[in-house]
Amino acid sequence: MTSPRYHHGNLHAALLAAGLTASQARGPASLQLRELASAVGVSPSAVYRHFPDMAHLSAEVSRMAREALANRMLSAAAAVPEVTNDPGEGAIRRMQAIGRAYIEFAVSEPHLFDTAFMAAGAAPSCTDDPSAWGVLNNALDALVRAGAMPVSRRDGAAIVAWSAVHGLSGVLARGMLPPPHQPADAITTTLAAVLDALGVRQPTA
Amino acid sequence: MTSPRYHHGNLHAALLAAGLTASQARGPASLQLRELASAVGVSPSAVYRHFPDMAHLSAEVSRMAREALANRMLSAAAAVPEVTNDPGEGAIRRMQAIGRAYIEFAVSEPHLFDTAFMAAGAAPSCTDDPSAWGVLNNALDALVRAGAMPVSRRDGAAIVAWSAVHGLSGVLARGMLPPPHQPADAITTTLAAVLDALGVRQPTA
DNA sequence: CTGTTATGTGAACACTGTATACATAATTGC
DNA sequence: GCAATTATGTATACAGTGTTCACATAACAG
Repeated sequence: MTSPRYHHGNLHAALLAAGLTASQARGPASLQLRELASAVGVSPSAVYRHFPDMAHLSAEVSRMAREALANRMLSAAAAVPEVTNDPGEGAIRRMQAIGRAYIEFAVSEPHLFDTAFMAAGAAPSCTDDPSAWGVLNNALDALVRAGAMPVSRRDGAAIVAWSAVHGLSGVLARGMLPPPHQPADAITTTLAAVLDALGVRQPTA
Repeated sequence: MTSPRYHHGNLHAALLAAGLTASQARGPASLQLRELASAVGVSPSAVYRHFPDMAHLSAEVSRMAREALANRMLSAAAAVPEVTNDPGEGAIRRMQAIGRAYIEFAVSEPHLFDTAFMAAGAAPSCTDDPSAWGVLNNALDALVRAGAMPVSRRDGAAIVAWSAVHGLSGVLARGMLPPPHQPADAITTTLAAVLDALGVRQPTA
């Protein structure tokens, strides 16, 4: 039993956790200082012992959402079995897996996706770690290393892949896909188009 | 001279104009009812004679931003001269022009771009007119009609093109492009990749 | 055990969007 | 042309927000 002590213990983490939950449930714009404080059982002003203001708190929540996204991509890539006779095929499948994981994260958790890339998220730069951007670049390097992608295309590859996958994610997350189309089809079509644009010869399976 | 009359004349339009200006300057999240009211020289409650609440007002502003974007695309397409001997080349150049216009709108007016596609924008569906989505689909139809793009690829074409262009726009608008890369290069690379994914044979020029 | 520091509370402040009652102007019917 | 009605504005009040400041409580160091 946690007796109602005067000091919370680790308010910082508790506030972030509550913030992430709320943001996941009702969107990043719904974050409210007083609500988080009372959810954690603390007075509003206590928050200021751990965050300079609300903007910093929600920026931290945003960062956590980006971290969650990156972790989904990592575990999706890790789930792809090694292909012994063809190192290229493994790299290709892993590339597809992280792309699919990215999009499916956006579809299954649209509010978290918004949270990750919201404008108010301080500096949602591509380059902070651990980030989806880093995971993508590693996958691209692996593609080149395995000989599945020409080195000549490596330069702009990350941007092309990111743009397409991130763009589709936003479309699907916000339900902007026009009626006749199916999300699943759009995903496979886009992933195929990306690999095609990168000069990757795709497995027929 | 406009004497300070009791009745404004057309508060509705004035509020929207002020809202668009503010949103363009400082982002959609900065829209404030009281500020808009005083900017137009009217009391806060007067706003409610023309909009049910603030959400509807900013949704209208968001719609105006989408309209501005669509207009940029249209005029960019209109600026492409007709190629008499090759109807396909004209269609291709127009397609490139609207894609470039879309991205350059996002880069030159990042706050307006945010305004256009913000989550709180009521229903920023792709299908409302006049919209960038409609302009894109018309350009794609023209490509097929001119024989520059195989009909077989028409189905998912809009989504692929939209995802890539919209995604890159968001990246550039938020300054998420990693340092070594140049925006101009990213734009041409992405546009080329899109046309390639659509099965369009591009002019070498 | 005492002084210091970290971490909480409570009451206030300025600010927001919104509702209600009232004032003024434009419009309509005779 | 005048009276009633409708449209459009103002003034004031209210609940809610993030934030601040003085103070309370607990943990910790010497």
